[in-house]
Amino acid sequence: MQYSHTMGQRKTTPANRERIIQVAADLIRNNGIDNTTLADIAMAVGISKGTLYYYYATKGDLIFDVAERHMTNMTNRIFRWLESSGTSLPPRKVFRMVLDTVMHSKSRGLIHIYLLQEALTENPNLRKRFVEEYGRWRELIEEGLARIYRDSADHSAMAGVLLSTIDGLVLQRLIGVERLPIDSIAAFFESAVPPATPE
Amino acid sequence: MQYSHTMGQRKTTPANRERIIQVAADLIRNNGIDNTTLADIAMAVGISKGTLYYYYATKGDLIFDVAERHMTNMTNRIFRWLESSGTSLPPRKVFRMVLDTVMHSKSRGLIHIYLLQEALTENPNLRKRFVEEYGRWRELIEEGLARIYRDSADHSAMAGVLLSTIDGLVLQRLIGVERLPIDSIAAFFESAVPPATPE
Amino acid sequence: MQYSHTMGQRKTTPANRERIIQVAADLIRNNGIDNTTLADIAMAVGISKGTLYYYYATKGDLIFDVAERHMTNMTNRIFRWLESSGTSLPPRKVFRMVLDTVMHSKSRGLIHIYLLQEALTENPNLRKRFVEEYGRWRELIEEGLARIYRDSADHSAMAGVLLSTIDGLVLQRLIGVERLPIDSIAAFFESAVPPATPE
Amino acid sequence: MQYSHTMGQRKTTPANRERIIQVAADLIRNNGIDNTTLADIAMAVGISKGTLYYYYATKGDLIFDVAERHMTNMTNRIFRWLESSGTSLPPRKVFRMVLDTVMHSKSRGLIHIYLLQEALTENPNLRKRFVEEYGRWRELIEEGLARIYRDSADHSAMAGVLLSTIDGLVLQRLIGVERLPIDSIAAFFESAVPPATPE
DNA sequence: GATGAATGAGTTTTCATTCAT
DNA sequence: AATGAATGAAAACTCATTCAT
Repeated sequence: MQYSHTMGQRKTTPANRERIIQVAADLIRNNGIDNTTLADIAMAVGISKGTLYYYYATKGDLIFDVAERHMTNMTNRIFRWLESSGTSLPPRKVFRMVLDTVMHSKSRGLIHIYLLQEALTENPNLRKRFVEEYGRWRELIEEGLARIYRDSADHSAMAGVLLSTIDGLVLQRLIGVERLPIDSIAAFFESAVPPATPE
Repeated sequence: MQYSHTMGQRKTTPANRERIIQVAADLIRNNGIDNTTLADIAMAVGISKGTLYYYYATKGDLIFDVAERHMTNMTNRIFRWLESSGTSLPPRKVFRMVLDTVMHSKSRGLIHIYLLQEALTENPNLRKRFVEEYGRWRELIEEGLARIYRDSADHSAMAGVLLSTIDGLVLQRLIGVERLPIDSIAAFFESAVPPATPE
Repeated sequence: MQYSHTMGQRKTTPANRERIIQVAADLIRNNGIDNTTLADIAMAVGISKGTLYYYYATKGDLIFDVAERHMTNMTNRIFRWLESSGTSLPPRKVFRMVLDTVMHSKSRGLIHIYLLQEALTENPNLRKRFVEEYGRWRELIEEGLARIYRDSADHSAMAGVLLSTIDGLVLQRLIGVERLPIDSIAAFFESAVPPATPE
Repeated sequence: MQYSHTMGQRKTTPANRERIIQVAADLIRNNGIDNTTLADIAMAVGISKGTLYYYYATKGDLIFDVAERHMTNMTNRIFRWLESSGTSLPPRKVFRMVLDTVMHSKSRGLIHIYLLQEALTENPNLRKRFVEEYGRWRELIEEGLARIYRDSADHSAMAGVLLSTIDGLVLQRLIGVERLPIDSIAAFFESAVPPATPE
C-alpha cells in the first residue's frame, strides 16, 4: 500500500512481502537472526504475528527469502563492478574499488555472515543456494579479471583468492580489526602476475 | 583466568574445567552454539547442570573460555607453521601447507565461525579478544613470510591477504563449495612478488 | 436444515455443501477432527477459507453436518441388514454378516469414534443427536432380531448387547487388536436363547 | 506406596510425579485431552509450566503415564472381580456386578475413551500398550468365566463379547443414552450357553 | 457468492539461571 | 563441591474467525 507507486497493481501481497523482507533484513543486520523474533519483525512491519505467518509459513522460509534477496544484491553489485572493469582504469584502481565497496558495506557483510551461519546450521536448502551463488560469483570475478588484463590467461586462482579475501576481510572488518591495509592489498593483487599459461 | 577464586584449589577443579571446555567445544563444533544447551554439556561431561554453574557463572563465560582455548590452538598451529617456514622448502610448498592445514580441519573452521558469530552478536569482550588475536596472527604470518623470502621487504599486505584468504576459504569449504583450487591458489601466492619497498 | 436461509437458492449451493461434507468426512477419517483444519478442508474442496465460512458459520456446524451424514449412512446400513434378516438365512450367518460389515469398514468406525468424542467434549447438540440415533439403531436391531427368530419374545437385551458389542469391537479393531474371534462371537449370539417371556 | 507414607523416602520426585498424573487425569476426565493444556495442569498442581517440563519432556509423555496409570487401575479392578467370581454367587449376580462396576464409573469411562482417541491419532506407542492391555483383559475375563462355570469349556468368545459390550455400553453411557437395560443384559449373558466343547 | 488478507488468543516447548540442601 | 528441583520469560507456531471488497 504505502509502496505501491504504480496504479496498475492488483494485489497488496507482493508489496507486503517486499516490506517484510526489507524489515526483516534490517532487523537481522542489527541483531542477528536468533535475536530477531517473528514478533519483532511483525511489529516493525506494523502487522500482527498472525499476518506474518500468513505470508511465511516458517521463520526459515522468511530467512530464505531474505537470503535470496541478499544474494541477488550481491550479484548485482558484482555485475556493476564487472562493467566498470571493462574501462581503461588501471588494475590497481579497479581492485581498490572492489575492496572498498565490500569493506564499506559493513551491514551487507554482517547479514552475509549471519545468513551463512544459518545456512550452515539450520537450513540445508539455503546452503545449496549459497554454494550455487558462490560459484556464480567466482565466474563473474574471473570474467572481470579477463577484462582487466585483456588476455586469455587462467584467472581462476586469482578469482578464488579475491573472493576469499573479500569474505575474510569482511569478517575481520566486522569483528573490528582496525587498520586493514586495503591499499597495499590492492597493490598486492595488481602485482600478482597470472601464472604463465601454456596456451 | 577470571574464575580462579583461590590459589589453593584442589587439583580436581582445573581438570574439571578442562573437561568442560573440551566437551563444550566438541558439542559446539557439531551443533553450533545456539543448539548446544548447558544441559547437553553437563550431561556429556557427566555432571549436573548445577555443577556446571559452579564452574561457570554464565553460558557466555563458558563460551569465552572455549573461544580462548580455540584461539590458543590456532596460534600454536601458526607457530608450528612458522618454524617450518624457516626450512629450505620452496615457498610454494610452504603456502600449500598452510592452506592445506586450514582446509582440512573442517571442524576447527566450524567452531571458528560459530565463535566469531557469538563475538559479533552477544559478547563484546570476546570480540575484543578476537581483534587482539587476529593482530597477533597477522604478525606471525608476516614473520613467516620474512623467513620464507629471507628479505626485509614489507610483507604485511601479503600477510593480510593470506590471513583473509584462509578465513574466506574456510567459509566456502564449510558451506560446501567443491573444487576449491588450492593448488593454483598456492601457486598464485608464490608468484606474487612483494611490492618494491623504497626502503 | 438450519442453514438454508432462502428457498430459491441456486442449485450450486447444495452441491457445494455436499462436497464440503464429503471432503471434510474424508479428512476427518484420516486425521481426526483436531488435526483437520478448516484450511485443509477448504483447500481439498478447492475453495477459499472465506467461502467455507459462507456455507458454515462455524467449524462445529460443519462437523455437525458431517456427523448427521455419518449417522444417516449408519442407519441406512442397518436398514439394509434389516431386510436381509427377513430371509431364511440361518441366524448365525446373519450375525456373522452384521459383525463382518462393521468390522471391515474400519474407516467408518474411525469417524464414528471421532464424532462421538466431539459430541462428548465440544458439542452438546451433537450429543443429543447421537442419543436419538442410538435409540433408533437399537429399535431397528430389535426388529431385525424379531424377524430372525420369528417370535414375539423380548429381544431388547440382545439388541442392546449386539449394538454395544459392535461399538466395542470397532474400538478394539481400531486400536489394532488382532485375532478378534468374530466367528465364535457370531456363534455365541446364535446360541444365546432369548429369555423366556411370560407373555 | 503411592503417597509414600513410609519414612525412607529419599526424593520428593515420585510424589510430585504422582500428583501430576493424578491432577492431569482429573482435568482430562473433565475437559478432554485437547482441552487440557499444560498450563492448566501446572496451575492445578501448583507448579510452574517449567517445572512440569522438568518432569515430563512432552505432553505426550505425560499422557502416556496417565494412560499407564489408568490401565493399571482397570486391570486391578478386573482382578478384584476375578476374585469374587470364585465365590458361589449365581452367575447372573456376577455379571450384573461387572456391568454395574463399569457403568457407574462414568469418569473412568470418559478418560478411557479420551486415551483411546489419543492412542489412535497421536501416539503409536500408547496404541501398542492398549493392544497389549486389551489382550490381558480378555484373558482375565476368560479366567473369570472359567471360575464361574467351573468347567473347561472355551469361554473366549463370551469373554470377547463381554469385553466389547462393556466398552460399547460405556460409550453409550457417556453420550447419555438412558435406560440401558443392564439387568436384562446380565440375564442375557447368564442364559448364553457356552458352545459344546468336544472335550 | 466468493475471496484474500488480517488477526489474536492460545499452545507447546525451550532453556539459562537460581537456590536450598 | 555438587546437585536436583524449580522457575519464568520468551519463542515459534496454530488456527478458527472476521471482514472489506
